[in-house]
Amino acid sequence: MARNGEARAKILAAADALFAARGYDAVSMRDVAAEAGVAKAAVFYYFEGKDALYAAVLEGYYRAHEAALTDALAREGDLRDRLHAVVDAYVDFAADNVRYARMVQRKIAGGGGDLTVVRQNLGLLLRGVEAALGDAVPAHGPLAARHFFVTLSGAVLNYFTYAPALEGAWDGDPLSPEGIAERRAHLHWLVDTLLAALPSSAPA
Amino acid sequence: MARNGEARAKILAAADALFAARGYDAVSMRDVAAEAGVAKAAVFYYFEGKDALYAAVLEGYYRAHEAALTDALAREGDLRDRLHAVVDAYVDFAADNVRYARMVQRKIAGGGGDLTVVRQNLGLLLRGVEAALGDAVPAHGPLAARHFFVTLSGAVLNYFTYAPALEGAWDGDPLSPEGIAERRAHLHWLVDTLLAALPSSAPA
DNA sequence: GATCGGTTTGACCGTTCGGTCAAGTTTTGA
DNA sequence: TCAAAACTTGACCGAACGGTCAAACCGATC
Repeated sequence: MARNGEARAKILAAADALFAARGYDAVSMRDVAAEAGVAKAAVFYYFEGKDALYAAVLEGYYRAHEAALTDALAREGDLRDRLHAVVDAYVDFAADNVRYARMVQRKIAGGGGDLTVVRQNLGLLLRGVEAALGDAVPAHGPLAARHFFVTLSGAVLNYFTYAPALEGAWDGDPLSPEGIAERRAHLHWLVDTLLAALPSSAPA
Repeated sequence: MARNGEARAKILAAADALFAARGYDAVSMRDVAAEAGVAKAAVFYYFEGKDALYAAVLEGYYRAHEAALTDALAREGDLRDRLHAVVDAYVDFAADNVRYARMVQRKIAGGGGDLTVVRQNLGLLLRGVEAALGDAVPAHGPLAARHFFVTLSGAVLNYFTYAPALEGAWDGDPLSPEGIAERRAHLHWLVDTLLAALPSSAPA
């Protein structure tokens, strides 16, 4: 091998697939090495240990996610346009990286481990939504931006994490292009409905 | 010991606390035994194995959850009242059993393991919401009951699972009585807003 | 063709895991 | 009172884990 970072890339891809499919504990370094077609010691040559390997996989997702979101947040336009762009970026990213939603939810619900990296990513999103909503929304109370943030991000992410558990209840695969398109339409309707109901836009 | 199911109950309580705090893999049968103040072999005397122990813990939560929900679903009243009752029951249950939200999310996002028990519980909820919404909502498309179900249950559950990751972003503890009350108000506002926007109730 | 640094490997280590088992203790019921 | 049933235990097992290491490999450079 030795050419370029070929071995490293193969290890990272294998770890990505395995961690996303089975979770952290159910994947052994032997599994990763076998999936990558490499000796187990090679995995330790490129990564300090199992934690570092998992962090590297997650880090890649976070960078891609951040890029997708900052693009959407930087958009010009009115509130509705910007929120739609954020939701679209979120859905696109989750759809292109179905593993990501699962890994994030697992990290949050997992209990152990430091949540600082998750906290940073959530913080970025929250501040984005807060900035986008601006003074269309009260600073405190049940209609504060924070609550819309939790509600919206839950509405996006949960669809993807719940998908495998919703099998029988859906007609067709929830993760098919048609299913995702329908979900996207639901989310757009949701954003429009919530915006229309906000006190400050009531007179319009 | 030997009196009643005392040992069994202590093991179950210990497993509950440990699984909820650390997750499945990070808890060993030795940990459970130590926490319960019992020999490791005793754990295997009462439960077939680690999977069975985890299933027993989850089962208890599911039964309690089911009871809370069927009560709410059986309520008389108009659509709004019934949906508020369901949301309240969901929030109450999640607040009283903070561990539960984490365990369910972990089970769903965990990848491995059979999701049949989760699927059954989700199915119960989904059918409840579908029945409650009745023909206030189209049978297919982005406004179908399924989507509201995912959106609403995500809005409820995610608040509790995200709580530890939202620390800095919230003022005060999101899981304090005040925080939960504020979230409940948000959810009620959400239900009312969505209902008001539904096509069939537009004329009203 | 010798050598040198980055790469790859198989063999190995100590630890911890889920699970078993035979022996001991306590409770029960006739 | 005593034997059977229910319970509890410490010692033990094989397997799998994360991680280490010295040796071998391999493509450059001189």
